[in-house]
Amino acid sequence: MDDQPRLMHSSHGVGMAGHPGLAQHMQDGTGGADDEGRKQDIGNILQQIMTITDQSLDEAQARKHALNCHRMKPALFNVLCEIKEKTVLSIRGAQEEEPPDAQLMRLDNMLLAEGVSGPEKGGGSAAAAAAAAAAGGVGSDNSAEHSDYRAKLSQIRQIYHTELEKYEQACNEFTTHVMNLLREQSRTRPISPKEIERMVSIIHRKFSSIQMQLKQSTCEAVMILRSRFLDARRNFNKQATEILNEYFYSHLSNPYPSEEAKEELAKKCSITVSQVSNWFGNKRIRYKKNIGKFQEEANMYAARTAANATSVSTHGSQANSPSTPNSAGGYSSPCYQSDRRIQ
DNA sequence: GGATATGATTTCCG
DNA sequence: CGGAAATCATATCC
Repeated sequence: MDDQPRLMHSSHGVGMAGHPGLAQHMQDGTGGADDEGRKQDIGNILQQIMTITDQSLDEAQARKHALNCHRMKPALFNVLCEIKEKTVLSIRGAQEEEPPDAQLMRLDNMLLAEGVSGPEKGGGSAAAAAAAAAAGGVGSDNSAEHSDYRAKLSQIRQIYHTELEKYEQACNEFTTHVMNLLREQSRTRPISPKEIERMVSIIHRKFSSIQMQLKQSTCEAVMILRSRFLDARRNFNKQATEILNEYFYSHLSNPYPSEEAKEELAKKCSITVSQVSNWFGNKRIRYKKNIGKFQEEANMYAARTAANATSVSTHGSQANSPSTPNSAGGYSSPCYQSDRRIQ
C-alpha cells in the first residue's frame, strides 16, 4: 500500500534526465535487494510511458529516423518479415486461390447477353438483336412494343455502369490509400511487399463481392423487365387480341375454329395453337357467363367486320355474318343465346 | 388491399 | 381427345 507513493517518488527523482533505465540499473549495481531494483525498473518503464506523450513530435521523428538508419535495420526487418510470414500467412495462405466463381460468371454472361454490359448500344446492340429474335419478328408493332423495353433497358444499363464505375473508383482510391499507409508503416513495422499485395487482393475481393450484388440486382431488374415486355407471359399484344376477337365475334354463332383456323390465327397473332385454344375456351365460357358485359365489345367488332365486309365486297359473306339483319343499330342480346351452340 | 381482367391449368364429361 | 367449367396465378386499377 505504502509502496506506491514511494515508488512514484523515487522514480520521479531518477527519471528526470534523459533515459535512465538500463544504464542506471546496471551502474547502480543493486545496492540492496533484488526486488528493490525491479521496482525501480518498473518505475522507469512506467515513467517512460507516462512521458511518451510529452515528447515533441520532432523528437519522435528523430528517433524514428535514427531507427530507420540503423545499419542493422534492413536485416532485422527481413527477419521479422520472415517470422511473421511463417506464423501468420501460412495459416490462411491455403485458401488463397479462389475459383472464378460460377455465380459471378453466370451473372456476367447474362448481363452480356442482355446487352447491359458489353458494347454500348450502337444501332445493333445485343439487346436489340435479342429482343427482335425473341419476338419472332412478325408483328408490325414490334418496334413500338419494344421501344419502351429498350428505353427501360438502357436506363438500367446506365445506372449499372455509373454504379460500377463508382465502385471501381472507390476501390482504386481505397487501395492506393491502404497501400500508401502500409508502405509508410513498413518503415517501422515488418510489412513485406508480399503482404501488401495480399492486402490489395483482399480489398479487391471485397469490392468485387459488392459488385456482385450490383450485378445481381441488375439481373433481377432485367428479368422483371423481360417478363413484363418480352416473355409474352402476360397479355397478348393488342393486335393479337384484336384478331382473336374479330374471329370470335364474326363466328359468334359457332365460335369453334377448326384446327386449320387455329393454326392460322396462331400464326397471325404470333402465339401458339394451344394459346389460341385457351383463348377461345376462356372467351366462350366468359362470354356465355354474362353476355351483357360483352355487349359493347360485340357491337364494336360486329360493326367493324360489317364495315369491312361492305367496303370489300357488298354481299357474299353476309350469310354467316353475325350481325345478320339489323346490323349496327339494335344489336341486343346476340344470337348466341337463341343459338345456344354452347353447352 | 380488394375488385377485376386475363392467360393458364386442372377437372370432369361425352 | 376436345371442350365446359372451375380454379389458379398474376397484372392492373381504384
